[in-house]
Amino acid sequence: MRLLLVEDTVDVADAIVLSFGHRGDAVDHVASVEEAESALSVQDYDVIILDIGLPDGFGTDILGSLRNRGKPTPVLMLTARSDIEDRVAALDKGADDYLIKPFDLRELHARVRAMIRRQDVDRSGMIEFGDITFDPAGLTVEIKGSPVSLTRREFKVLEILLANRERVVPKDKMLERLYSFNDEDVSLNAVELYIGRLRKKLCESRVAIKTLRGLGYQLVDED
Amino acid sequence: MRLLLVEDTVDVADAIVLSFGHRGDAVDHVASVEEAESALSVQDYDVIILDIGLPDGFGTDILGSLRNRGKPTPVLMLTARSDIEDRVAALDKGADDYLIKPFDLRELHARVRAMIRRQDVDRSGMIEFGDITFDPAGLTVEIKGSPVSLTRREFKVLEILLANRERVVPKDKMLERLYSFNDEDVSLNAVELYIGRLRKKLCESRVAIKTLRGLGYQLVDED
DNA sequence: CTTAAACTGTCGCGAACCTGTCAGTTCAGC
DNA sequence: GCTGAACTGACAGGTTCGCGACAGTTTAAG
Repeated sequence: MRLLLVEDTVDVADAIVLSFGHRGDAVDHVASVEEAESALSVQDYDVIILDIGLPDGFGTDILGSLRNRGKPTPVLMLTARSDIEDRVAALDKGADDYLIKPFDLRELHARVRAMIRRQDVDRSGMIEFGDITFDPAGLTVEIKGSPVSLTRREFKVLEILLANRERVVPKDKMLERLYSFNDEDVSLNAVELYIGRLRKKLCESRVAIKTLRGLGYQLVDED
Repeated sequence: MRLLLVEDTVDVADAIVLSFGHRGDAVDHVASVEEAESALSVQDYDVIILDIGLPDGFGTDILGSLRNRGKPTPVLMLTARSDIEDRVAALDKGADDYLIKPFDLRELHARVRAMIRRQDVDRSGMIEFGDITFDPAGLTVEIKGSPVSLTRREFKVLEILLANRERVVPKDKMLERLYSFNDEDVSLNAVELYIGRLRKKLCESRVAIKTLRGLGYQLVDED
């Protein structure tokens, strides 16, 4: 598990880094809003632990910009005992949890675990068509609920067809999408090949790949 | 929203009942484990607020039997400041949150709101998959009930695979989660190595790690 | 503090598999 | 039946994996 710790108190931060490191988690530690923003711009985390009071701003600002960008990453805020207002505001702003300083490390761990658990699998982005279920994030495909194993190219071809379901995809468009411009020299025949291999694997399905001579391929649901 | 309050201290309970009632929520108030069980047997709740210390037992027992019956109802525990052990145990037993007495009512409301918002999947601390039992808190793994000793890295790899069970985890994603960029240059080969070592230790299990060339690894349960 | 044991990660080779070309065959439309 | 397009089996090259051997590091024990 990879987590980002935003905390400017050295000894607290060290203790947290050590304890998670000990468990085998990857901790990136930063001490300011600015550093946090730049870390977040290059890396996705599983959990973010955020101190509210930072030298160059408030942790809640980081939280705000994160949520504005639509990131659902679980966030745990660290806060002083006194400011209840802050804490309530943080929760309503999209924090998933908070902990009052000083806290026990075991408790921090338990809370982080609980957050991870809740987050679980994100099923967004799944495509269903006919009796096919396509999960681009999990790289899996099911026909009538039973899994089908596809290779990388087959998967890509199916993805393109699904993105244009019921519509005709010309062979050359297919090629363009399958291969980045650098490795050009691939013949159109390769597409035919993959269509063929995909058809074999989809034979159990209601969904079929129709050929339209001179035009391209089309994914259809034959009820 | 309908919530169950299990609390034997009269004035605390009254305050909670009043404040939620004021907001238009339906609060059922009971003061013992026994009453709580009977309330839960006839009624489903959106949220349960649970005091740990009750005249005829522990709130955690209610939580346990609830989770055993597979109910995912969000549970917030109320606890005394002193017993950290209890709190950690409660979280690991499947509580979603807790609050230390005495607390501010506004905070209670904020936490309940947060729980409702993130109502989700899978709350019990242990993860079970096929014949594998995985305890992230205790850092232990069992196959068909007998313990297997894993190293830290192996454990981490298994954790990642379990969090994405049935889905394909690309090797580079795996690396990202295993290491933070402080300790940079780890080759992808290391992942293969750990997969190999894990496979050896899982050979007794129904669960297997499938390789999908060019895509990644996938944890599957071969019935 | 020293020593041993276990854990981590690199290297490199052989094996397994994916990919895409070729060439021969089939097929649809005229 | 002709023609171009699409399909398919076989194959070569390249990539990806698995794994044994080995060295550096951490952890535990004496």
